[in-house]
Amino acid sequence: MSPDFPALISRCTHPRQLHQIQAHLTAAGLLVSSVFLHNTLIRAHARTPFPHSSLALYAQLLRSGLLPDTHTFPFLLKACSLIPARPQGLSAHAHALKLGLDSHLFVNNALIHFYSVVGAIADARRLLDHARDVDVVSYNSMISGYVRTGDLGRARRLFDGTPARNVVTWSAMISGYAQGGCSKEALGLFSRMQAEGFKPDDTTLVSVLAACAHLGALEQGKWVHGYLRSNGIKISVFLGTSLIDMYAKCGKVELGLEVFNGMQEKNLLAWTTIITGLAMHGRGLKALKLFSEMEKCGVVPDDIAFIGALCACMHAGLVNEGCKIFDSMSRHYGIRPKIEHYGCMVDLLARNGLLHEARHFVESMPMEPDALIWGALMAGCRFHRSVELAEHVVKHLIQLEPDSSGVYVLLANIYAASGRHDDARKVRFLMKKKGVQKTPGCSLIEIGGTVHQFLVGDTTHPQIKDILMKWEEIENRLRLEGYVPDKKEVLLDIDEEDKEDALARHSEKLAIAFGLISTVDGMAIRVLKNLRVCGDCHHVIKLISKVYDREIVVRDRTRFHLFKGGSCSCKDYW
DNA sequence: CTAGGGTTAG
Repeated sequence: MSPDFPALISRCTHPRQLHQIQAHLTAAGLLVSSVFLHNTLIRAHARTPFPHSSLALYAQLLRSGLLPDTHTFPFLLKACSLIPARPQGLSAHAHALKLGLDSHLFVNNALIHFYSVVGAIADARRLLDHARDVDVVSYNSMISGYVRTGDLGRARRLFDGTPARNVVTWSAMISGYAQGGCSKEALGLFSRMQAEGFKPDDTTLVSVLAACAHLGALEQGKWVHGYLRSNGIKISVFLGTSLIDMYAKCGKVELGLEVFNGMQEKNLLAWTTIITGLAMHGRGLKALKLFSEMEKCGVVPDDIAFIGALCACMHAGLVNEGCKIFDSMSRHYGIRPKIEHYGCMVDLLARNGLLHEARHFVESMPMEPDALIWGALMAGCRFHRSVELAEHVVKHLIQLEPDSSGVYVLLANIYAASGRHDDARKVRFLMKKKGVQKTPGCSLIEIGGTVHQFLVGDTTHPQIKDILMKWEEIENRLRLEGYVPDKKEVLLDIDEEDKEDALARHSEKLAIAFGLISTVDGMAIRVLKNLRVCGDCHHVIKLISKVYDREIVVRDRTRFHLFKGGSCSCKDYW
């Protein structure tokens, strides 16, 4: 009795085992005459991390004088898409055409997928439009092709025109929005999907969680977690990682830790996500503890995991630990630090007041420092009010990024903060002359499952009158506590008399005022901001947390601030 | 058989 080779092959996930079976089949003379066995092997190899063997088997099939059939091409093209191998895919197409197999539904679908992966999106579209036969898979391949190229408009138009959508269609479009940063659209589409009676699966929910993480939409994220539980969906490494990231980015890193501890299988990505999450919350020591636990478990960190560990040191001011980790990267793991790692170190040193060391670090780097490196040094200058070094850094920055607003804003702020108003005015003039635009501050707040957005100085919110009235009340109560607005960090492109007003309309203040009128006493307020929190806002929020007895969580561009009883979890270090 | 998924300093 010979074993059931096709079944054996299908169960195989390791390329080595596959090659063993293949050698056995060849020796027994079974492979040379069977298209079916070739197809089975091509499919199996296309599922391994080394799909190149599929191409070799296809070549062997042709050499044996066998004719590929409608089962051969989908697997082969899948391998070509994965590698990706453009010339081999094109020649496969030509061959299928010659054999008259290209109009077969599955072959054509695989071709659509292949062309969209190798960037020939117009060719893929032609195959869809001129197909003899299409099904929902054809549309799905094409939609994800548009998503891959970032063309969400075309993806959406095709999505709207897809006659019989299935869960994959919805997931593809939702993940497109989530990846493209259109998280509100992703969540909107997700609720429409359910309204139309489709049940999301784990893949859909991974994208939904990513959108929640991006928006800081904790209520919806929690809903997804509950959905997983009540529907008995197994928390895979993918889902677990998404949940951890969602909780961390929504200010609940503790819940993320619970998910992490409950995961049976933990891969590098899961570890990296929880370590980075803890780092964002300033929980540097816990993050480093997990990092060494990970090493003990035999999980080998990669360059990104090291970014997480270095971030942990950065956000918690752990200079010595950071230096040790940076050192162990190349010493113990043979990972050559990239410019990103140097950036972390510069930030770590500079922000802790070691400006000379940071500068020395930059000057002795093995690669040319980029704008991000100089930017990290610049942030340190701002923090420690070192005008001289800042001026030196700015020269490099302006050379590298003449159109970026960040440089000018930082410089103007440093001048203003150290009382050099003439210099600050010069920078303002330079900015106007060059037409540099400042990124507007933007804050998000989720109330009752709806995400509200505020821009700096925004008056478009339907309840803006109530919000401004509330802000006036807040300011009066804070003044009784001795609060004086700190105008130092207000950019000087605003007319003098408007300064205080502009400060009062920083987006996070509008969002918090709205939060106070839209939630009950004692409920935590959570806000998400696109830029760094300014010094005045940080001070004000600390006072609000005390005067109104509220916990306020602000997610900044880089980290979290948990305000409680008049102080912040970042210990004023950010 | 063919289509959809998670981490990254400033």
